[in-house]
Amino acid sequence: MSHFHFPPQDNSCKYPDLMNTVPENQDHNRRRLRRATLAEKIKVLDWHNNSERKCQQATLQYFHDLGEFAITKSTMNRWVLNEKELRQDYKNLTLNNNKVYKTKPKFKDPEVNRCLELLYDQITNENCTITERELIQRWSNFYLMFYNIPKTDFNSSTIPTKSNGWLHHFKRRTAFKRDLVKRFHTDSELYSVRTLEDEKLRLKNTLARYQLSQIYQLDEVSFKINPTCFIPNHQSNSLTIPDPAERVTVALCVNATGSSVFAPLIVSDLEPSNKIMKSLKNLFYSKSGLLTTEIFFKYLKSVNDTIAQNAPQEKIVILLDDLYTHIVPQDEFTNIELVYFAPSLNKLDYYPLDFGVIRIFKTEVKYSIMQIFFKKLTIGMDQSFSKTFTLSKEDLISVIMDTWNTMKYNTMLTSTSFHNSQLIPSFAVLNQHRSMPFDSDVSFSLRDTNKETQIVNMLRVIQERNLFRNHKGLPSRKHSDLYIDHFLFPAEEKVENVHLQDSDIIELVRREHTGIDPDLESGQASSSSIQHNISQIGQPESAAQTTLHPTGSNESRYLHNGYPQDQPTHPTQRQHNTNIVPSPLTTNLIMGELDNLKSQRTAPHSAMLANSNDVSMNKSSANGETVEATEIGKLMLGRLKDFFSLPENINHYSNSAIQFHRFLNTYLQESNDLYMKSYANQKINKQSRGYNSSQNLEQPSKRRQLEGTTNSFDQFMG
DNA sequence: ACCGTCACATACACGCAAGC
DNA sequence: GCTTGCGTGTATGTGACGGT
Repeated sequence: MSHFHFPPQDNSCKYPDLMNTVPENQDHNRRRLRRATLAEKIKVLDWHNNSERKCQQATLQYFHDLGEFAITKSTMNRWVLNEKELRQDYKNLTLNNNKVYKTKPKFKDPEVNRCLELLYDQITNENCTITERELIQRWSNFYLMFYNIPKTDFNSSTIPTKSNGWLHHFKRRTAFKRDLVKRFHTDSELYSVRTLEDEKLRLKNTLARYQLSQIYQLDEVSFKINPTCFIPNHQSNSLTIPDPAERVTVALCVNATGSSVFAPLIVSDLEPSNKIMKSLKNLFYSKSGLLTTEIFFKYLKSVNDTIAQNAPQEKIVILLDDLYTHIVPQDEFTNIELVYFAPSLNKLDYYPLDFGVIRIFKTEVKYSIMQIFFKKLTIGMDQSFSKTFTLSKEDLISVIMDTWNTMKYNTMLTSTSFHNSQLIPSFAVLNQHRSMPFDSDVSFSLRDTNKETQIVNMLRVIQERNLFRNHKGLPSRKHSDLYIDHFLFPAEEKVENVHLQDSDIIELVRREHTGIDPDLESGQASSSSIQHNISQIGQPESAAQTTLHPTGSNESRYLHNGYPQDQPTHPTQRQHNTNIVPSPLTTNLIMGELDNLKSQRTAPHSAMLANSNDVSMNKSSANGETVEATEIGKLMLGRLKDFFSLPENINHYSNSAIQFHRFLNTYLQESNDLYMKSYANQKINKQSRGYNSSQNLEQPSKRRQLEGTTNSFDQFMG
């Protein structure tokens, strides 16, 4: 009966919120406020969770008094009860609808609709146009393709027709992004740049307003979990683009002094499975594995909010290339300005990060990856090749995080990269590092020849054992530079604008729609601590965490650098620990393995060196440590082999045998590292311009000392 | 060819009030 | 102070139509 309290004219007003001129305190003439958008509901929930009392009435009162949207006791209670679901929906908001989204849309053919969205997105990104008739035609095409309807059944009755009205709404739904991209493409200043000189001038003028520490560049790289040089592309899918499900994409964002850095954006199709992963606010999950505009926007927003929280006055500028996903609305950025490189120049070599940061980052990560592969090669005897040379995404992400956590203290690397790009006032850098003997050599970019040599050596070992399944990825190893370049920067790992074929769109949408949202558990923890966690992104970690690990042993590293130590079940650890289980097969393999190890030890590194004719190694020229390691290795192996040559011993002590086996593998790995280090150190002395990052990663005090004199700088640069 | 409006359909979410 | 059943309002997809 009470429903008739409202006079009919209330209902006739479709948008009561537009009539706010009516005073609200007149009860008899009260207008209903508009419904809350999903974003507003989330705002209420956040406020509620962060409030002292967590009293629904109090929260209700607060937002009721604001009078921005309708809210009642029962409504709000339902929001609280459905919090997980609401937050799940909130994650799926796009830039197009996040301002208006209220009710979950129910499309007739959601998948086909999504296909058309992707297509339309791409068309606007590529600055093309499409007529409405064509759009409707494409909808039908997608419909046929998605449901695998053969063209022979091509009668109009099987395909639902789409009307003009439908199209109008479709275009309105996608209007926000379209206008955004259009604005980018009509930026006359950006597109009028013709020469590199113009561009440098333009950027210098723009950047002049900022201090060095406020100038950032962001750029993406990716890593394939199964490098094609080891495993030929199986092409189980029909994608014409690099498969996003097989890679992890990383966006580095650093400033010109290297002083303040943000955790890199990491995207993959690996769903966060534990609390740690969920708490990392720079780690993003996308069902297709692709970096989306939304993810990129969220990342930048969190960077912005971090600055706004810690230093409200600080304004920074971020340099970006013309990757489609970089085009985001900027009106919400209070502390960030985005500046794009001129797309018309087609990526000439002048981006600061390309002068060393990217290369060294890739080198470090690939080095760790190779170590994992090596470990799997020696330990995982019963694994297939494709398994051996495929990383889990957890491992890869861990490696990326660890690498970053080490590299971010290398301010020298970053500042030098920026300096060499010549986009910033050079005197400022020279003032900071007065000892730098730089000339105007533009093409000079930094690299870690030490690590690169080690990688090449490891690749050679693999090549000699004929483990390369696919030689396409790597050129002749005689051209050492090409060799390493192809390994570090294979085409499949480039992050660039791609053109999706219709079949790609279908495939991606299929992937997006498989599985029915399994993520309805344990959203509680992350929700209540969102505010807290966001602040973690930009927090420079304390120097105490710079612990460097001399060995390549990865297990030890996971315990440091960003992962809380009270979390015993990191996926990586779990995997490595269960790697060796006592089984008859493993036990039987031990004898053979011991032989293997011994042959490598007694003829030290012959396998590693067989083809490195440029440097001849012998024991006397190696440093003492290496010789010692080799001798100890020989000694131990001899004893062990004797001991385990008796069958009853191996049966009786099978567990111990496995332990020994494991220990020896670690030992082998570490002495390999030692060896490679001494090998590379010798080599590096011959190089006129190398970059020895291992020295640079010393304690800060030592670095300062190095910077003090010109002589030590030469030594520092190799 | 493009753009906008309208009527209609529908499912979800709102507000009330009673119940816990 | 929080939850729930019920009747209905609201948001929004859809397609027809008409104007420019």
